[in-house]
Formats: sequence, C-alpha cells, structure tokens
Amino acid sequence: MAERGTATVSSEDLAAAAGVNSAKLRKDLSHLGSYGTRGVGYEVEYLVYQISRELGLTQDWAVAIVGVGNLGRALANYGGFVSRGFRIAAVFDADPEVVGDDIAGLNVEHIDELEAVIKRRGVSIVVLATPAVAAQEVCDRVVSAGVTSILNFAPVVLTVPDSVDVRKVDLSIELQILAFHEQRKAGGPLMAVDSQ
Amino acid sequence: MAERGTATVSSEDLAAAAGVNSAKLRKDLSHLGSYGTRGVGYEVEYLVYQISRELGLTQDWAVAIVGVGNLGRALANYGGFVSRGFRIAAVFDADPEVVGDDIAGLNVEHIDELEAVIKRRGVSIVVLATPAVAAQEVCDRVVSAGVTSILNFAPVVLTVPDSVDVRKVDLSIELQILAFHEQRKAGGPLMAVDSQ
DNA sequence: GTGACTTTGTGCATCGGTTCACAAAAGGAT
DNA sequence: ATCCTTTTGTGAACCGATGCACAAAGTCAC
Repeated sequence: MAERGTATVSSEDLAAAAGVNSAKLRKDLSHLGSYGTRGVGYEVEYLVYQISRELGLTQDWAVAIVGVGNLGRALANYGGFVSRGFRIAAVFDADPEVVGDDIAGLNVEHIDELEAVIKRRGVSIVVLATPAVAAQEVCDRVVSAGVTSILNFAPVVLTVPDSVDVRKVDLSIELQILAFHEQRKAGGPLMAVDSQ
Repeated sequence: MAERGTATVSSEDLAAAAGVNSAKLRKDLSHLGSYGTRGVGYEVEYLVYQISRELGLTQDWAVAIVGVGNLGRALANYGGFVSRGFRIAAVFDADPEVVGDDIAGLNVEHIDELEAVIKRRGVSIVVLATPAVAAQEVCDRVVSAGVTSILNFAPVVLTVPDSVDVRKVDLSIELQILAFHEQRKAGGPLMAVDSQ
C-alpha cells in the first residue's frame, strides 16, 4: 500500500488483506501505541515506520555468511536482505579454491579469519550455509566469538548455550507441509486424521 | 533416537527432547491412534513409521523446480528432499544458456516444455525459484497444467485460485526474527513492547 | 457549530488449546 | 496369583488468545 501511495487504511481493509479479524488487528496494533485516527484509519507511511522500528528493521545489521555453496551464493545475492537493513559484511569458506572469489561484491575469506573478522566488523548475526558435518564446529566458533544470533540452513540440530538464539531453516519442511495437504486432497474427506 | 537404535521412549523423554509438555505430546500422538504401551512407552521405529505415514512421507512425490539460479541449484542438490520422499522430476529455466545443462543429474529443460513435462511425469508439486517478475506468469501456467501445490521462493505474493495451495518462503523473515530478538537483548528489559 | 457518519480502542464473553491429575493398563517381582 | 511400579490415554479445569460490540473520538458537510 505504501508503494502504491495509499495515504490511509482502515483496520477493516488491512485485516482483509492480511486475512485476519479486524478487531484482532486493531488490538495488536494498539500494543505498539495509538497510531490510528478514529473515523479515518491508520496513516500507511507512519504505520510502516512504527512497525519497522518495533521489529528492529530501522537498524543496520552486519551479517556474515559461512559456506559458499549454491545456497550461500543464493543468500549473498538475495536482494531481500539489503532492503530490510541487513548488510552482508563477510562471506567465509573453508575451500581454498573459492577463497578470494568475488560473491555479490564481497571477497570470500578463509574460515580461519572467522573470529577476527566477526569482531572487527561487528557482525551480530551469522548465517550457516555449510555442509552438515561442518555446522556444529563453525557454530561453536562463532559463539565463542560472541555472536548470539545464528540462522542455520545446515540439516543438523545445533547445540548452543541458552543465551544464543538459533533458528533452523529446513527447506524440506515446507515441501512436507504441501505434500501433507496434497495427500489429503487426493484422499478426500474419508482420509481423516483419525483413520487407521 | 531411531538412528541411535533406541527401542522405546516415554512421552516424558520425547516431550523433554521436543521442549513441550508430556501431556500435550501424548494427546497429540493419540490423534494418530493408540500406539503406546502403558508402563513402557512408544516403540520408536513404529512411531516413526506411523508419523511418516500420517504426514504423507511414505509416498513418492514428483517435484519440479522452475528457475535455475543459485537458489534453484541449491534446492536441486539439497539431499534433504530425496530422503523425505521427494523426487526432483524436472528442472526448468527460460535462459537458453542454461537449458541443456546438467543439474543434480537432471537435464535443464526449457520453460516452453513446462505444461507437457508436468503432465507427462505426474508432477504434483512445483517449486518456484524464478526472479520475482517471472513468478506470477509461471505460477499461472503450472496452475493451468493442473498443479495444486506450489512452494514459492520468489519475493512476490502469488494470486491463485482457492483450490491451489501456495507456501511462500521468505528467506529474510528468519533473519528479521533474529534481529528482533537481538535488538531486545541489546536494549535490555527497559526496551519493552509498550515503550515509545 | 451541529449533526450524521466513520472508525478506533477496548471491556467482556467466548472458544480452543494446554496442562493437570488420575483411572486404566501393562510389566515385573515375589 | 497378587502387588507394586511405570506410563499411557483422557476427562476436566484452566488460561490466554480471539472476536463481539459499543463508547469515545475524530471527520466531513452544511
């Protein structure tokens, strides 16, 4: 709506667009403060700013990517990060063959530099796109370098101290969810949850 | 646990491992049937099979990937799909430069073949890894070819008939969630939700 | 300025999911 | 065979989130 230049929007319209109840939407927004005008609605620009601020998107975050396989390259080139305040500050790999390569305008650095570069550039979030076997070791190292937020694409469950946040992205889970619904469609209503 | 050869497990242990309440875990499992033995617990192998079956993971799903950029390549090479019963049946791209290339043992086919190949190979799930501008058009075409489950990695909201399931994966959302918590950590307890 | 209209913000009822707590069931010991 | 221990499966209480409904607050037309 902001892109289309809409000036104001009612909770009713916003809720319809989001597929939720308008009362819930108003109550949720009210937690951020009273940014609406009765009789008018919410000013789109202002609301976008307030939500962005609350979500921490107005800050600039230095992110490092470890692992320059296809996924690492895809992430480094993904425009969505930059537009949301994430700055790729470093890219690492263990393979001497790719160290020194240029990925999305960044020089791939050797994993040996991990701790030093993280500290020097103030990296606060690390994205793990390494093979599964390397993930835990890299994880331990970034944690000891002081990083407390990790986004893990490797198919392993990482062990970290309680103070560290790990989010695991499993690309196959979404497929599994689709397959589950697909199975239901095909099976029809007889294939119920409690069927044997 | 199955990999470690554990024979049986109690709801208490499973719940602890999953980080949920044991009563909830038992109630959830009870929806699948009564697969536990009182005084003993659940047989790990059998439980894994029953859950897999219920989730549709025992079936073989033919998946097509459209868009052979870095992300498409990463997905095509991702081992997690195959191990969960997903078979990459086709890979498409619009660029004549990459058509004919070999990706994960598959020949990249031209997008013109989309409908024919989908029907011929019984593809039931399509993964969109195209640029944003191409996504809706490709989406329309796979829908008209009869596909009703789409996994969308392109940063656009797709418009589809109600009968079609679309799941959108936004790689930056997970980063945003981490950044949100990171912001909270840094700000300390004074930076509460209702602060100005 | 007044009145009609629109839309927010929120008290209150409702509802669904979570947890407690315990009877029922299974296994092992004597 | 009986008792004791363990653990499931589930009725019932509980609790937080959702939705309803309306007073309060603002806009707009005249």
